Amino acid sequence: MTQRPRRQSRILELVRAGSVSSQDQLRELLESHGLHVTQATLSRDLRALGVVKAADGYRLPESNGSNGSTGMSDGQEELARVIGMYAFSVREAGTMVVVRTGPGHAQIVAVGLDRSGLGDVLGTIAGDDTIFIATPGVEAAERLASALRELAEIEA
Amino acid sequence: MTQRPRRQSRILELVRAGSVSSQDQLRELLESHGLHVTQATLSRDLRALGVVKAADGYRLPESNGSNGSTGMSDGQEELARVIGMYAFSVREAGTMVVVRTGPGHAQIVAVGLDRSGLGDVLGTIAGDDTIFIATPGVEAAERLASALRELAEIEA
DNA sequence: TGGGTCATTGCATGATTATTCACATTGTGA
DNA sequence: TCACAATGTGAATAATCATGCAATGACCCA
Repeated sequence: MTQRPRRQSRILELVRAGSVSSQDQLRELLESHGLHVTQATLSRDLRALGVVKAADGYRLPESNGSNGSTGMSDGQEELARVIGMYAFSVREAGTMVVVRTGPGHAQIVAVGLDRSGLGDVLGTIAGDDTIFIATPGVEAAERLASALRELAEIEA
Repeated sequence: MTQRPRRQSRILELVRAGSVSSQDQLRELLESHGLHVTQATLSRDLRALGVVKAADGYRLPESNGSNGSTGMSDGQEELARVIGMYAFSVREAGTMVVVRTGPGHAQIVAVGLDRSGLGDVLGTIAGDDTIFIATPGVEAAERLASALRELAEIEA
């Protein structure tokens, strides 16, 4: 039986305690626990244990690495094409309508909105992934949001 | 305004997509998006964004690594952490909430907001040090601003 | 406009981590 | 028990990441 299970158990303790900022430091900590091992082995251990490296040191993962991606629906043509391609959420917010897109896509959708000639669109402000659309009133906002959802094939 | 907010947005997109296993690969990916930057700057960006390195590549943090449970969702714990560290002002503006951070920290706080699952958050626009949060209405804005102030331990 | 201060960024290099190669140890089946 | 396969480990080195320093840009003020 190798030292590995015992060593990895000790590694987990140290990582949980927030004590580990580098593999060489970990090696020294283990040394002081009577475990003599090289950095190469520790690199392997940390990988095997799924430990992640943050700016402030090593951490245990709390969950799997499925990075929550913003789902985007399929696209169509013109405004419908871009909004269908890049927008995933259309909500009323008072007299505004808020469209969410994937990062970096708000501008192109906003251009499509500006060119669409939709009467309820008074103006748009777009950042990276969010577009604020000004409408004349609350009812107009609801009307526009409903229309955009249909174009984008998004459910409310 | 420097390239940094835009670049960091794009970095977040790529990391979320699970596309990034090394900083040099990230540099190439950004190059193909027309963003020319060195590995040194990317190291700084990734640190600023709180991105962690796992065996299979870079990930957004799911939590702050503390194992204590406070009854908040993981996303809200993370939000509390980043907003507590980086935000210094939370104000309502009609149906919007405006969060001010230290320079360069808006993006990471916006990540926290997006991941928090707070229902009143319809969308966010983040620049370098300012975040605009869209909410469904004036009351929702007040409610959210109040909640964020509490998380950030900021007085009105 | 010019000067001062601070932030951002690239270059170069140091620090850290991952991997290859060689060897040792352990496990397994005949 | 023996032969071979599988696994573990260290040393050396390659790959990757972090940081000091200097240059430049942004911003502010007189």
